[in-house]
Amino acid sequence: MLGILKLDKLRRERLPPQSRSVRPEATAAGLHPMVATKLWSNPCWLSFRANYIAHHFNQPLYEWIARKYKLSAPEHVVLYAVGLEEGITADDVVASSARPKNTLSRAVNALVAKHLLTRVEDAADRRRKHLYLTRQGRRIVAETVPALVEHEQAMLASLSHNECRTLHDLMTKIVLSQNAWPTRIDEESKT
Amino acid sequence: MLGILKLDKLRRERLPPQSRSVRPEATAAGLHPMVATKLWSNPCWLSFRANYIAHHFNQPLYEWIARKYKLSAPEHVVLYAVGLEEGITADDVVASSARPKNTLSRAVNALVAKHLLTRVEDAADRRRKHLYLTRQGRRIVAETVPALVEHEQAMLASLSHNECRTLHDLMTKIVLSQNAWPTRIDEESKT
DNA sequence: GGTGAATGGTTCCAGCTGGAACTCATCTTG
DNA sequence: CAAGATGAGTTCCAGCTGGAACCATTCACC
Repeated sequence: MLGILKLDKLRRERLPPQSRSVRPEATAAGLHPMVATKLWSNPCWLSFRANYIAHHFNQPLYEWIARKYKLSAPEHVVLYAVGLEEGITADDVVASSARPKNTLSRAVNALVAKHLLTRVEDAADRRRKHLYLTRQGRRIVAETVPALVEHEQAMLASLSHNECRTLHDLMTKIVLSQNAWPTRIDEESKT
Repeated sequence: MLGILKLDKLRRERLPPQSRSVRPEATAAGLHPMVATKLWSNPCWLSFRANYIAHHFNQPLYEWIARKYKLSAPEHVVLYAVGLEEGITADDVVASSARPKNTLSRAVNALVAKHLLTRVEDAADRRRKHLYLTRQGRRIVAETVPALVEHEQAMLASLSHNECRTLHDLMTKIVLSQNAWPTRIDEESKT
């Protein structure tokens, strides 16, 4: 329970958790009680929501990609990224995704072996290898992206167009403020 | 590139990707170009943002938890959940988190072995085991939660209080609409 | 223009992960 | 109240993951 947390302090911060009582929306939506708790009695409201939304997007997607295209999650990450911008390097994928570079290195190699990607050494810097889709790779991207968009739109169905724009802009603002975040949690809670 | 996507169709949907040109905010923030691409030339704007924010919250957190408390990520998930609501069962954690039940089962066992959690069999239904923090478990929760809150607040620092409330409410709305989402991607893109 | 730091990418390997199958308990239904 | 269905939790194991060390190349700078 929240007794252990200093609620008085939390209350002064951006958006403190509210009362424990379960909201009408919750029971109406047939929500699991623990999800309700994590929504409304959770001092980390943002991270729960971000993780929850991300997970419920990723989970069906990766299951589908694995079943239909025999691609692992990191393989799909790379393919999607190259689909967005051909000629990027593995490092670009690392910087913009949630996977460590060795995992993505393996994924690139697997995609090259499957003839979905080609790798072209940079003339000026022979360490870098630019990635391009093959015809087959392009076909898979063209086939999968609409399904992903559709899935995402389904998750957004309860929001109006204006609400979407607002949400989009606020989340963008957070991502853009990234270099102001601490990249490591140390003993900052020693106040 | 986006040539493969039907942009005309996307344009009619909630919040289409905009022009490829890199925005002033981007270069100002020292943003990695690929992150800019995924922000502004990506038909899946929500999932990218949710994943990105979730990852940049989780990554430092789990590194810290592992380093300082020798707890794995799933172990922390369970501990945090029981900290929010004592007496829940493993199933409650499964429903509200992004991990499969065998992983969480192992985590519960590990926490019991470390004397951070106790397990009490439900009298009415002997399949269910209620979870409670031990004194040590409670100490770790009390110690870690403020650091997590602080980390999350740092990620929110660029937003005003009102913007936080708006973001909070919009993300809540998405989570609440969950039972309307498809839980599986099939051949829905066969239109 | 040589030497040390930094960078892109790969390899190693111990350990974790997660789908599937299993156990035991409870509910449902005739 | 027996039999099948469902549900909570566990176990099995093949395969993936990711931290760390590594290699090759390029950059910094004196």
